[in-house]
Amino acid sequence: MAYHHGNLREDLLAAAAKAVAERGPSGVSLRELARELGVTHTAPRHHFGDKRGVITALAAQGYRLLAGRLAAAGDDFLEAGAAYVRFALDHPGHFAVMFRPELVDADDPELAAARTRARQALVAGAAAQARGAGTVLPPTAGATLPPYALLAWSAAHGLASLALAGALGAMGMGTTKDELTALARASLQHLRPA
Amino acid sequence: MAYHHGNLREDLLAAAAKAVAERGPSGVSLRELARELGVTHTAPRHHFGDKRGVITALAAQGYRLLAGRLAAAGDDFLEAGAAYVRFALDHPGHFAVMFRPELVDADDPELAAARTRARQALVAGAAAQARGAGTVLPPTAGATLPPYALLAWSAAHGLASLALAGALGAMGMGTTKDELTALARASLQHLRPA
DNA sequence: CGCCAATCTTGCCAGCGGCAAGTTAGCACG
DNA sequence: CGTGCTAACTTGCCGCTGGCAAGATTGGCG
Repeated sequence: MAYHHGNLREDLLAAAAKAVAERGPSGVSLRELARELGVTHTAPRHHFGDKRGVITALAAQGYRLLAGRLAAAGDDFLEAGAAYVRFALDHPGHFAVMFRPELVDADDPELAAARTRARQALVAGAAAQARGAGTVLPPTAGATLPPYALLAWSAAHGLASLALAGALGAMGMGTTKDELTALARASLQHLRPA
Repeated sequence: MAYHHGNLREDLLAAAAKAVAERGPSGVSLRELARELGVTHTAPRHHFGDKRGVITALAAQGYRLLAGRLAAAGDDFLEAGAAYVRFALDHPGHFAVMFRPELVDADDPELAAARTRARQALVAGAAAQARGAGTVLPPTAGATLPPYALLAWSAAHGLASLALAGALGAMGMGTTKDELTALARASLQHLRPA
C-alpha cells in the first residue's frame, strides 16, 4: 500500500457518488469512504478541506455532467427533457446533492462555474426552441426562462425526483431506467409549446 | 418547569418542521430540539422511538396536510397544481422529508396510511379531469396516472423543488410565495390536456 | 544530494444517536 | 385517602462522526 494513494481525489468523489446514491447524503460518512479506500480519516481533508467540500465538488461534477448531456441533446425539448431525466437516473448520487444549498459551499468558484454552464445550456435550449416556434423572447430574458420552458424544466426535474424517490415505482409506473425514460417521453409530449 | 412537558410530541414535530425547513434534514439534531423545548436528549425517544421515527411522523403529517390541500383544490388541474406548490412553500420542512425513503421508516402504518390518502387525492383529481375532458381511462389504471396527469404532478413537484432549492431565485424568477405561486399558474397553463 | 511542498498519519476533542436503568408524576381503583 | 401501576421523563454511558493540530513520509526539483 503506497503512502501516496495517487488518485485519492477522484476515487473519493466516485465513492461518495456511489454512497450518496445508495444511502443519501446524510447516510454517508467521510470516515467510511476513507476506510473503503484504505486511507485514514483525515486524508480527504487535504483534498476537499471539509465534508461540505466533498459534497460541493460532487455537485460541481454533477453540473458539468448535466451541461454535457443537455448540450448533446440538442435543441429538441423532448430530447432535452429526456436527457435531464436520464442524467438523474444515471448519476443519482450527483443529482441528490445538486439542488441542496444547505449541503454545499455556495461561495465555491468551481461550483459556481459549473452551475453557470448548466444554466446556460438550459437557457440556450429554451432560446433555440423559441426561435424554432417563431416566438420572440422578451429582451429582459437574459438568464430567465419563459413560462413554457420553465414548465419543461420543472416537469423533467420533478419526474426525475419522483422516480428517484421511488414514488413512481410505488404507483406501479415503472422502475428501470428504460421504463422511466419512456415514461418521461410519453408525458413530456403533453407539453404545449408556446 | 413541569416534569411532564404535556405536549412534547406535537411541540417536537413543530420544532422539527421549523428546523428542517431552515437547515435541512441532516442539519437537525434531536438533542438540539430537546434543548429548545427544555427536556433532556432522550425525552423524544419515548414518543418517537428514534430519530427516524420523528422524521417519519413529520412526513406522515405532511402527507395528511397535502391530501387536505389537494381535496380543497377540487378537480381543476391548475388549482391542484398551484395548491401542490403552495403546500410545499407553506410547509418546506414537511416537504423536505416526504420524498426521502432513506430518512423514513417504510413500515410505519401511520405513514403508509397518510401517503395512501395523498395518493388517492392525486388519482381522484386525475380521474375527475379525465371525465371532464371526456377521456376514457384504461381499466388497468387503478392507482396509476395517465401520462398527462403524471406530467402535471411532475411539473408541480419539480417547480416546488426548484423553488425551495433556490434555483428559481438564482435565475431571477421570484422568491416570495406569491411570486412563485403566480409563476406556477403561469407555467402550468402550458399543459395540454389529453 | 539535499531540500521542499504535497500528501497522508497519529492523536485528540466535542457533539450526536442510541440504549439501559432509574425517577417522577398523574391516575385508577380500593 | 393511599396504594399501586403506567406513562413520561432523566441520568449516565457507549461508539461513531466531523474537525483540528502536529508530525511523518514521499516524490520531485534544483
